[in-house]
Amino acid sequence: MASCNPAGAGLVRVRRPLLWKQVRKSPGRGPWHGPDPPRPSCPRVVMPELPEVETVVRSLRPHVDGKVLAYADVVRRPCLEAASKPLSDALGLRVAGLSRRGKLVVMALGDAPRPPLRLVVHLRMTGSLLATDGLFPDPQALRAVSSPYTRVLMGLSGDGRFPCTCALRFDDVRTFGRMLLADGAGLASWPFWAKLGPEPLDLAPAAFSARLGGRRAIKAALLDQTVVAGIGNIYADESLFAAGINPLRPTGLLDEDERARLLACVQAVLSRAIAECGSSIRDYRDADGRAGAFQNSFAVYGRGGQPCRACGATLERCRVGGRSTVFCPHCQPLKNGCR
DNA sequence: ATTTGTCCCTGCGGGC
DNA sequence: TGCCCGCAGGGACAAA
Repeated sequence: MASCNPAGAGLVRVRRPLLWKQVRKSPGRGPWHGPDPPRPSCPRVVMPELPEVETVVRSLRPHVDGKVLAYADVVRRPCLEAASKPLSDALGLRVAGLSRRGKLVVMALGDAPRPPLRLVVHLRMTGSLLATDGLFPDPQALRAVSSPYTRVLMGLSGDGRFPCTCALRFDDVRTFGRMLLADGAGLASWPFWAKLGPEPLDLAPAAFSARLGGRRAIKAALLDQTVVAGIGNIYADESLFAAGINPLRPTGLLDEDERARLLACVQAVLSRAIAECGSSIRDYRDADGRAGAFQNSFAVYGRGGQPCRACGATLERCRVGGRSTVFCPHCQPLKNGCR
C-alpha cells in the first residue's frame, strides 16, 4: 500500500486527476510536499459524483472507523455552511460510521447507537478526502502532510489525544466544496439535505417517473439533485446514451417505457462505475499507476466530435442546463418515436 | 411556478 | 516564451 510514500503506509489517494496532470507537467516541482505520487496513465478529469463518493467512503472507512477526532482546523478558505457548528464541537467524538447520501460524504460522530453529530462533506468539483496513516505527535506533524490545497486538516487517534495515528485532510483546488457539522435536527433543517431526492440505486420505476414531470430537458432533470440524488454531468450523459434518449427531450414527452429504460440505464451505469472506480482508486495507490479504466470507457462524455462507439456517427456537443453535453444524433434521436 | 442564466474559483490549454 | 481568454464543473441565486 502506498509504495510511493516511504514516510508512512496507508495513504489513500482520492485525488482529482486535474492535479495529477499538474504534477505530471512539472515533475518534482508540483504543489505537493514530499515525494511525487505515482502518475495515472489517464489524467482525464473526473468529478466526484455518486460512484466516486461511494469509492471515497469505502476507501476511507478502514482508516477512520472507530477512531476519535483529536484535531480539526480550517486552514484555508472557510468551507463550513452557515448553519454548521464549529469543528471543535466534534473533538473527542468517535467516528461511528462513514456513509454516502447522493454526492455527500457523511461521517457519524459520537457513540453508537445514536451518534449525536454528523460531519457532511460535499466535494463539489475538486474536493478530495485523503487519509494518511502514521504517527503524528502534534499539529505541526499533521500540517506536514497537508498540501497547498488543503482546506481542513484533521487528526484522529484511539483516544482523542495526540499522538494521532491518522491525518485526514480535505483538499479542494477550486474551493467549491462545503462542510456541515450538525446534530440530527440541524442536518434535517439544512435546505440541501432536506430537498435531496432519493438514491437512484434504490428507486422504483414508478417513483422515478413521478418525480420527473415538467417541460424541461430530461438531462436537466437528471442533474437536479432534488429529483434524484448523486447524478452529475458525466453519468447523466452516459446514462442517456445507454438509454438511447436525447438529452434535450422534454421530460414530459418521455413515455413510460423510456422512463423505465432510462432508470435502468442510470442504475446500470452507476453500478458499473462504482465497481470500476474502486479499482481505479486502488490503481492510484499502486506504483505502476494503472488508472482510468472507467474513464477510458466513456461512451460520450468528453468525446464530442469523435465517432460514436455504437454506430460511428459523429458525436455532437451542446449545452443543457448550463452544462456541456455530448450525445449521438443517431443513437439518441431528438424526434419522438425513432427508437 | 417553473426554468434558464450567471456567478463562484482555479488550472489548463489553445491562440496569438 | 508568455500572456490572454475560454472552458470545465455543482449549486446558490437572480432573472425571465
